Amino acid sequence: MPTVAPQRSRKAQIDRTATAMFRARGFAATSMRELATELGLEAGSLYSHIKSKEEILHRVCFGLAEDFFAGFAAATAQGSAPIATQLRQAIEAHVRVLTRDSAASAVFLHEWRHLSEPARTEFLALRDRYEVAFRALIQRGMAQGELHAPDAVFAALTLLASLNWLPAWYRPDGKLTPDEIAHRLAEQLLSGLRRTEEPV
Amino acid sequence: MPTVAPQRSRKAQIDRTATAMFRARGFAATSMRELATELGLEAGSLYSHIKSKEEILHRVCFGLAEDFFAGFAAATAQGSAPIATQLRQAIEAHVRVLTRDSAASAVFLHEWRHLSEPARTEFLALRDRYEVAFRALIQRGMAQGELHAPDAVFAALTLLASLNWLPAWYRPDGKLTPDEIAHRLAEQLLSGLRRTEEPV
DNA sequence: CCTACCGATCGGTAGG
DNA sequence: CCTACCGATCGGTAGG
Repeated sequence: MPTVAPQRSRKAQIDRTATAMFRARGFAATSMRELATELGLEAGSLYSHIKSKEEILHRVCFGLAEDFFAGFAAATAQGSAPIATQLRQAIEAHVRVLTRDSAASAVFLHEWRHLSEPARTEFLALRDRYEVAFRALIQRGMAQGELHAPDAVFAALTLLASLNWLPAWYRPDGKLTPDEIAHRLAEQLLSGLRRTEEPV
Repeated sequence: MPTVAPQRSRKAQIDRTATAMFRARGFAATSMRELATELGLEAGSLYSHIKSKEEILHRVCFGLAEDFFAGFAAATAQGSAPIATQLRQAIEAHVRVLTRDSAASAVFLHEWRHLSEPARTEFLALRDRYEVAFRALIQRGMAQGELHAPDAVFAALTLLASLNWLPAWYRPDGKLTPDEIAHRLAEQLLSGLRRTEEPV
């Protein structure tokens, strides 16, 4: 019986370290030997805790997908609230997931392509569902006259693209808190760049 | 003496095929043997045309960087034009580079991390210079009252993030031409999503 | 969790 | 452009 309980399970520790390495070097360029060294053990020992390298990637990608869906559901639970408010809350929820673990987010965004079938197809279906949910919210806002956009599809794409760029530059020790970042991003995306009407 | 000249050099053919594979599977997960097979030759034969796998990546990444800078320079050559016009032209130029070769663009955007030093650092410096150029344009527009944004840094980040998402969904055989896409993206980014003022 | 190891595959080269 | 090959490294397993 250990006198001090480990702060988190060995498995969770492997996931966490692997995620950081997948983010920095990419999934394919990260070897199980490097991962083991980083954790202070031998390569073979990893396999008493995990089944395969891809299993780690699978857990990270699908775990984050769950987080994104949960955030969106909470943000839009008050269906009677103004759409702009729901959209703002959905943006904030998305940013919160991205900033809570930006390494896992970067893996979610870029390394899913190394999932083998059928996981890869399942993952893309989830990602698509999420995108559709955002688009539907924007379309509802347009129908009610609260939002306007030349094209709802484009609006959803640019919105998510802008948010998903965050893990590329976010630093947990930066000047801005996640909530401040979320607020500024929402402000930027909702108001656009142009001050006055200009001819097209 | 061949009776029919090759349409492009073997080297350019290697670059092109490798770029498509780097995009689909990632640089590290693409083997020189698969590349050779795709080209209908043996792995060793590649090395009469190229020096190394990384050399291909280097050419793609730095070649595209040049294209982006050239496009931006042309778009902002008329320094006396309204900033909003220059910005719109810079957006269009950026989109034109992205759509002309979306495979190379995707590699430029995501695979540069596999460059070894010092190329990697040089590349990041170039990317940063480009970002700064966009930001400076936006700041100039704000100073002259043509543009408004809560934060010029955020504005530049969301702008480029939205544009750079394009290679992820652009299809050359889609309904929209590159110029139409550029126009809609510019419209979306300049005008924002909100119709009426709402309380913050 | 380690030691010792498996077969497979990697990027690249020599010599023709 | 091919044949034949190099040393290195890969993900993973057996047995303890």
